[in-house]
Amino acid sequence: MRAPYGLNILDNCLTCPNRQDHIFCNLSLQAGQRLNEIKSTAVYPKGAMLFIEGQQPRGVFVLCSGKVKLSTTSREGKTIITKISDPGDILGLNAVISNHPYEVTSEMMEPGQANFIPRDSLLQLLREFPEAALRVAQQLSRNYYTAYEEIRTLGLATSPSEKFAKLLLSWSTKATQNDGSSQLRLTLTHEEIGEIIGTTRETVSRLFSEFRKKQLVQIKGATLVIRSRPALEKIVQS
Amino acid sequence: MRAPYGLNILDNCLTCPNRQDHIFCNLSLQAGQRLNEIKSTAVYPKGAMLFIEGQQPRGVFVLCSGKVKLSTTSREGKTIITKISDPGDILGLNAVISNHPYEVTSEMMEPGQANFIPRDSLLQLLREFPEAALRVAQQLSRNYYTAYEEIRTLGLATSPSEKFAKLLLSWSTKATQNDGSSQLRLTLTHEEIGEIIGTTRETVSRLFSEFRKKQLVQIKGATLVIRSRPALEKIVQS
DNA sequence: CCCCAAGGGTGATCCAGATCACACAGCCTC
DNA sequence: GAGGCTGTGTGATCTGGATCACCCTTGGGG
Repeated sequence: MRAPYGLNILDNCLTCPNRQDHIFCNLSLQAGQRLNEIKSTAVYPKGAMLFIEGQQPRGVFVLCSGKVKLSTTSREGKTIITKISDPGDILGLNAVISNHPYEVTSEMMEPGQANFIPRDSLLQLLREFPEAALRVAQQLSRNYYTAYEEIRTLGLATSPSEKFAKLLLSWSTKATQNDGSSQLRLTLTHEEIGEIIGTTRETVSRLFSEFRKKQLVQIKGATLVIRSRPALEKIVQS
Repeated sequence: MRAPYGLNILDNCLTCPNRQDHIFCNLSLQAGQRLNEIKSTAVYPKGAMLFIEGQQPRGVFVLCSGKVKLSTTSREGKTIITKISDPGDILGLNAVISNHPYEVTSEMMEPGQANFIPRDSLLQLLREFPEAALRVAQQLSRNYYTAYEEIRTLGLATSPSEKFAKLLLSWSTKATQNDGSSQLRLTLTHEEIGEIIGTTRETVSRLFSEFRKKQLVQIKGATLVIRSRPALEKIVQS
């Protein structure tokens, strides 16, 4: 099946190749079947907003492919990115469960597919299948943990360089090579990195220079090589 | 029933006067009875640690009376207080559900009672009673919301005065009088307030002076009067 | 009664980053 | 190829709080 933006659509959760890896996709046969019925799938272009901070929750989106940027913005226009979501994540879950407005805005960073599940159908599913409710609780508590990581980073790490080092480390753990160094594609702008660690574009730029000079990282085009985890760890706890 | 520290012990959840108000205490008769069997109650002195950041989760504590300070500390010894918990809150829930170590330290700020529920018993209860699982999900998502508030405060509000104003506003909403002003008992030290908003003792001291001078607040002994919410709101979004 | 610890007030200094200001590179469209 | 737009690099300046230093009050215990 061919879709817009050159993506393959994954139409059936039960036969989805990623099923095993994703906490909520990997339900029992019964529940999975039910999930399949109540979801509706769609493909979104880069820049699409799945939902916007402050909206009343219509339902959740299970991300099948692509990356999503979750952010929150103050009235004065200052923005922080709280998370970059990967496939398998359930977006908007907290808002739906607690029936508060969405607390973040979610924007596609690249073309991707997501399954929408309306609020009522989801709640019905949860009442029917305790296993699903437990999964949801697990996902919520996982979300909570990342939120806490964020709090620790924002509240405890004082200097931008500390936070920056921390961020690089978290990236590097996701993609470490056998020789200890790690290599990854840099898809965020300096501005966006600034919004993650709570500093300005210029400071991020200067941090990159500084870290390059210190041989901590290396940049060729859009590829970032992290050369020395230990040195970064020393910066974090300094 | 008389207990240490001059507290009345609430021994039976089903007859507890606070039952209605507390999300997890107010279960159906069956589930409540079961809850009553698996819990063990205890009274703690001021300063007691219910659990400490990094410990493997043994179970949850349902706070019956007293106030609890939740905090996290960096290796260098910098501390932030992430929440002051009131009766009815379930402490350690996320750790228990996700089986990660406790992400915060919880310390009694005054003598109080808490019910302990061992991890296994709780999980068993959740499997047996879907309603309980849903309550837990709700509580988790509520926790998540307050965590997000914290993130917004730490990440978006740049200046200490903004954060301070925000904190005062949140206190004031909890205790607003009919005439618009609000009055509350100040139980935190300047140091602790600093740990909430991420600044130093001295700065908090100066902020109090400044706000007193501007007629925003008034202090007599341990009583804090918030005189003008609108003015505070203006500081927050300035 | 004195002492000491904990909490609070306030001045002086200093510096890391925010802010402002350019300059430049890549890439699109017309 | 000119213009415009987005993202980046890097100097110069300015400033809000952290930090240090000291003194004051309060209250409890020996």
